[in-house]
Amino acid sequence: MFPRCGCTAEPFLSFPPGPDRSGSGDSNLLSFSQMELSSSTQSRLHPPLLSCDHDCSLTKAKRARVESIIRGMVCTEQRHAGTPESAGESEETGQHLHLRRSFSHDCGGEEKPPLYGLSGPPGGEGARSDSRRKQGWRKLKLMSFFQSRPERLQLMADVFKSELSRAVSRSVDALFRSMPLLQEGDAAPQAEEKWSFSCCGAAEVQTEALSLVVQRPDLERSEAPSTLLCHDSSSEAEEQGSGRSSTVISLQDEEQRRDARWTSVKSKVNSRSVRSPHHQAVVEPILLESLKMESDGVVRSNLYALNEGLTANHLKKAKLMFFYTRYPSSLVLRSCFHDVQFTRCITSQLIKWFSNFREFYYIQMEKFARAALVDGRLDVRDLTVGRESELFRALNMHYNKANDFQVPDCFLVVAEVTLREFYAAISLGKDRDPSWKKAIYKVICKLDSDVPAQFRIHQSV
DNA sequence: CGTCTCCCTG
DNA sequence: CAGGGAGACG
Repeated sequence: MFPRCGCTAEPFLSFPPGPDRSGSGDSNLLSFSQMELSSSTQSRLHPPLLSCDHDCSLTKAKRARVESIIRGMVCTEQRHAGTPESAGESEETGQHLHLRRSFSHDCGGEEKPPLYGLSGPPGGEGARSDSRRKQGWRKLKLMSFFQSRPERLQLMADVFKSELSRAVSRSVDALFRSMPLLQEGDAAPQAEEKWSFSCCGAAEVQTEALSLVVQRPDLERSEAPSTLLCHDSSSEAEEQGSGRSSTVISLQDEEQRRDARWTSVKSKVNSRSVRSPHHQAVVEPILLESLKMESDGVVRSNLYALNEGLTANHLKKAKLMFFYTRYPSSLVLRSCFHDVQFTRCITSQLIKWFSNFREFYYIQMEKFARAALVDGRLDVRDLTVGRESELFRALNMHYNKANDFQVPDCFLVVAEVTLREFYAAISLGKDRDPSWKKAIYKVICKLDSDVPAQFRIHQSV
């Protein structure tokens, strides 16, 4: 059972920590630069790289060749996708990114063992290096195939993509099978997360559960600590300086790259047209890292995954968060949704969600305030918002449709304050001023509570 | 100029 | 809920 809100004892006027929200403009969001991790933090959180496999030096040159070919191909792809007349441009680039990601893991990653590549999970150590060599040559053939027949690229991209997702789901299955404690689990958090699993399809549950389960504990505090190995001498890496290798690109760099891609599509907020329908319908976990770590003689496999897009469950969670915070800061959003890759696109979408939530909220408030005025209620003290009130039912229906969440009392208090503010303003005729609601918004934005820890909990193994 | 919010629309 | 315009802000 999800615990009740603990904020009734504490007056709702307690302001959440963070930026000053009482300013006139009320730009509640922190700039991204404020959230950058320090490089020292990053290096602390980066897991140690593995030492070379025995065949590493032998295959290194080979892999370098493969990679240069791949990069050549990717450039070719980008030129194709970049032409204005190319139909379905955004979808293509998305798939190219996918391809590039899997390739860079499979072939480009130097010391890292390959991600479960196109031919499924690896067997033993020896078998793995052997199959890796074979994969390398298979890809060489594929590359030349692409270069001779670029028109088949799309087809092959589809094939690769489906292979990749099959491999992903196989490894996820294996992960679940290999961790019996996930089923037994910790009873309390599972129950707390009940609402987040109650209304979704099996596939979604699996990927969401994965993100809840497999993230390493130290990821919790860092939010974006994973590294992608990549041959890239971009200026971004150099800018970071402070002893960072130019071949190690942090997740933030990758984030910036995607952001650049996204902004180039010229969209203020997340646009459905930017992402393919496939992206919308299916949760695509991004495999950031797959490596074997040896500790106490036990070799264990670690697999990190983040969701690339927001899901129906994220929406549901956001709605429940609205009971606590109407104006969540970017930091709060990050702390509550760190199973998703935070790009500007994602951030904008979350912000837009809360904007929509507020819109509905204020519309209801105005509606009920006017209704109360028409009813002839003259004293604001007659205006209350209880759990049985019509107003509460309307709000609850919107933000907590399944009614499986205990709405905190602090929300009732805020709702009551809002209703009275609207009532007072309207009865004083302030609504003749086109911006009369702004004063109310300013009051309400100070009534945000802290989001309970349950929303930030990130189950990990 | 980019970002954010509000507002309107579908 | 998302898209997009208008306006405010730093």
